[in-house]
Amino acid sequence: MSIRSFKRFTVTSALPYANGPLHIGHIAGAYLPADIFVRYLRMRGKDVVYVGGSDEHGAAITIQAKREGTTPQAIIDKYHALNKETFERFGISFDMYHRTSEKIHHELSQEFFLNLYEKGEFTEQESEQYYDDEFGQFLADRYITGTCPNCGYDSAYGDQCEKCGTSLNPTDLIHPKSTLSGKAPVLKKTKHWYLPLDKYQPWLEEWLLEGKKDKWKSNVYGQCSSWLKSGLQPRAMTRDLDWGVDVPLEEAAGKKLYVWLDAPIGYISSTKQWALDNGKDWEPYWKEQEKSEDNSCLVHFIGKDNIVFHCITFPAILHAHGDYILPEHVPANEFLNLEGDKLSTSRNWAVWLNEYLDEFPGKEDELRYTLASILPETKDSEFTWKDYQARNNNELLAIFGNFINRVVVLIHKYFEGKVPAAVQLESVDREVLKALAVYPAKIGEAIEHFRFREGLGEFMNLARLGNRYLADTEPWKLAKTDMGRVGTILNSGVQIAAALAIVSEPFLPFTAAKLHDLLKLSSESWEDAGRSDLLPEGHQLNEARLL
RNA sequence: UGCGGGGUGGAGCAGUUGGUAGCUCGUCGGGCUCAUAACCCGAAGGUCGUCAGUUCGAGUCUGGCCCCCGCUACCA
Repeated sequence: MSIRSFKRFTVTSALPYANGPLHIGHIAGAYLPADIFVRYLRMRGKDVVYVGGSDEHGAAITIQAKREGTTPQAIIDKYHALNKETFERFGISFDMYHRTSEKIHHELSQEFFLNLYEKGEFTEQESEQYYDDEFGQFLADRYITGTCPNCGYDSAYGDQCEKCGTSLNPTDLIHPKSTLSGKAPVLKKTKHWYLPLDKYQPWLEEWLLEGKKDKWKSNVYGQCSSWLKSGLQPRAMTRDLDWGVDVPLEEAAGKKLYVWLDAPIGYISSTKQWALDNGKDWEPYWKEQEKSEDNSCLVHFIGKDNIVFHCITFPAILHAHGDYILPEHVPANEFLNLEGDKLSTSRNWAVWLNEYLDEFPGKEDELRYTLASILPETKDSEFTWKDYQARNNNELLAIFGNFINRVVVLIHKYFEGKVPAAVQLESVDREVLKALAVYPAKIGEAIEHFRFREGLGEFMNLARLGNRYLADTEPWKLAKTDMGRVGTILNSGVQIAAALAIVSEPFLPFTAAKLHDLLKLSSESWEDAGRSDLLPEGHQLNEARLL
């Protein structure tokens, strides 16, 4: 099924934790590709809503608050505001950037939980888990260290010993210790509600293994089939935490919903908020319609670490609920490394987006271009400053920017900035216009298949086509003898520039706006790109200036 | 330990259903001078992680091994 057959799109980007700033890895993983995709869809006239927001729940937030000596609320307020603003400054065009601490989200999450609870979907299970008295909370496996019973290594984690590789349970550890307080944890009984993923296994095998076989990227499909092959286990949907969405049951007082239950629901609550603010109806974007061809196309942009939640857990929840559509595509990316080393928040090894925007004002598209050309679509990729510089100087400026400048300068020089007439087309002209006409479709095709690097490459090839055309025809030589011919060539040349103004928008929105202004081009419709009469004879251009 | 993704000229990447490797950048040489020391043309440079196998023929299928990244963790 082609993207084109859908008339409505619901596009999401992973909700970043509101416990720190955004770095280029986040952007390359889940935000830039999504932004390119939705900008393209909008230009194609599609009905699309692009939602995201801050994930403000989970132990990450409370621990960060304790570290900074402040409250969870202060942490999420600080980073939500910072990240929301950073996305805006970078041109990530969310229709709604919401937050999971809002009431509308708590209510919807509880509604989901109760819906499944009342259907009897959950299984209940009581168990003993380690509890840190000083911090007053139960401890996730990774928060407990101790001596490995297998090899005697004294810093083994509660789930695995990194020295000998043995899988462990926290209770296997000799001399267990909480990583929070450093003290010995105590065992305490607790009850939780489990989503029986094993029960949905047959359905998942049909929907995913059979239904998505040749549609999803191999990294995504492979990961999912691996999970399904090894057999799914029930997964607890509640946690013993003091920060999050309350479990809406009396007997669960003090317990919260598991963050991976409420976080994806954040996409839906974000859409609800957007609809409220804009006088729209949110349901067609999420719910099954009477006719399946009226369903929205749901696309989740994420990084590879989130594959299992978006492809298995969340679809299982949506399926169990019954009223909702399922993800059509989950184009997960791999990871981006920096200068040969993996990004690390704790080691402060990253390019922080807000700092980049502060230090390089007006250079949003330079970073967008570089990241778009190295998106980790099939495997981990590498960002280096040397590469950033080379791509900007040798590709973006030299090939694209320079071509635009050449055309505009020549038209001002010979025709006072007015688009000259195409007097008589010769075969070179016809060939170049023919080639021009197919580029928008090629670029669009790549974007629709989530091959953003390829789309960007084709965009640059269009600029190359323009440069080659000028080099072949040499209008600056003909200016001495045949001004009619010069006019014809520059007319074709400026049509290429106009097409570039349109097709650059998903990748380089800031540059595209400047280019529209330079050419006094009003159209932002993808269908107009590639026309050979987009800028008519006599159309006045603005003064040449560098993009 | 198991599983998933990846390992292609200096760098970054493509390589459909198997038939002797393509692209961008960089390098070298040439052309042009309208243009942001930019543009255009051409050349050199890989035998496709590794070992073995299937086949008339494998980067492309099978098996073993090595390396990198990841796997219901507070990281896209």
